[in-house]
Amino acid sequence: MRDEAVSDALLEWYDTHARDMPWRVGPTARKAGVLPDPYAVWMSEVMLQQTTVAAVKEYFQRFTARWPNVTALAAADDGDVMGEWAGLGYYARARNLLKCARVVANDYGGVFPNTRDELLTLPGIGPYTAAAIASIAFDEAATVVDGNVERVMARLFAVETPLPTSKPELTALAERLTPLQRPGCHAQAVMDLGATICSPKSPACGICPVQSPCAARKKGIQAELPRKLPKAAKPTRYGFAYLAQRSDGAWLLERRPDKGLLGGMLGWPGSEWSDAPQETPPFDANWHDIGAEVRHTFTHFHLRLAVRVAAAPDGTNPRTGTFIPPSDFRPSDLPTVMRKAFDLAQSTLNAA
DNA sequence: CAGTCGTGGTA
DNA sequence: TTACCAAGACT
Repeated sequence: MRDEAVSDALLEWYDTHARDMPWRVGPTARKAGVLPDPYAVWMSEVMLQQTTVAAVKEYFQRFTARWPNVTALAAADDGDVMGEWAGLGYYARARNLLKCARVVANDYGGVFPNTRDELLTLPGIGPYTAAAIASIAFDEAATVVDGNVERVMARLFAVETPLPTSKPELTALAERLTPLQRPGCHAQAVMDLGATICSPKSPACGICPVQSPCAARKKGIQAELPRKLPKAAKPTRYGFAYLAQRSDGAWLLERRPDKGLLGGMLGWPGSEWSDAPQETPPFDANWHDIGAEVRHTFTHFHLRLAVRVAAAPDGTNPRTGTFIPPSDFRPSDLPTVMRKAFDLAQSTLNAA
């Protein structure tokens, strides 16, 4: 089957099966000439990096309601943006989101550049996101390559070379299929297909719009593709977290440095996370072991966090962190591992 | 350029 | 319970 026939089949399927998402302009409106707001496309694509549609929806709604355009976001307080992002993960995205908004506001007059190459120069916008914004919001025939596209191409053309070695080949195949007409709809069609029918584990080939030209299906190896090189096992690290509350209700918290794990986020003072961490409380006190530990898994290690609590005497001058009054503290501003520690301490104290 | 960087859902 | 995974970017 010709590439054009495959592209046509994908587009026809998209026109009747496109998933409804808050940031999308549906195929009917798109065919009538409507293009989506670049701000909404950018916001959604950054949030969707390594993140499911289900998880993104509410964050997208809250961000766009609170900051309706890139100029408003550029003027936002850093802590407010980090707090609003809390729980979504990969916090460098939030820092880069704000950086990017300020570049667009200050250097581009609040108007997003409309080419893939220019978008690629902005913070937090890499090859995938630049192509996604250019094709979806600006109708440029840029090729989007994400995990879905890689999987669909690997199967459609039976590429048996494992990732990431096969990435250039899969990219070339995806470029070959990208049409000049409605390239953004095509990109979303392939991603929708990968997210629903051409799924990682048990693809629903029986209802696939491109089942007949699929080379992997002909060979019966679709569920085995794309092959991937094995990944290293995750080590377990240990640490201590110190939760201190003053009699006025203020909690001792610290803003983590911008670089590294949970960068820019609020957290409890704590030890290093290692095989054998040292106890490093933020001030001397009778720290109470709550007798339960937080278990949390990051991308490349497991963490077991022992939680210590103490009442901070009035006038306590901690070695690290700042006391934040209850009126300014929302547990929802915390990244998940820190919120787990808070919840655990609360439930333990309530039970006592 | 291989390692770093979150989280919640799922089999 | 564990392992894998999801619309990647940055260093």
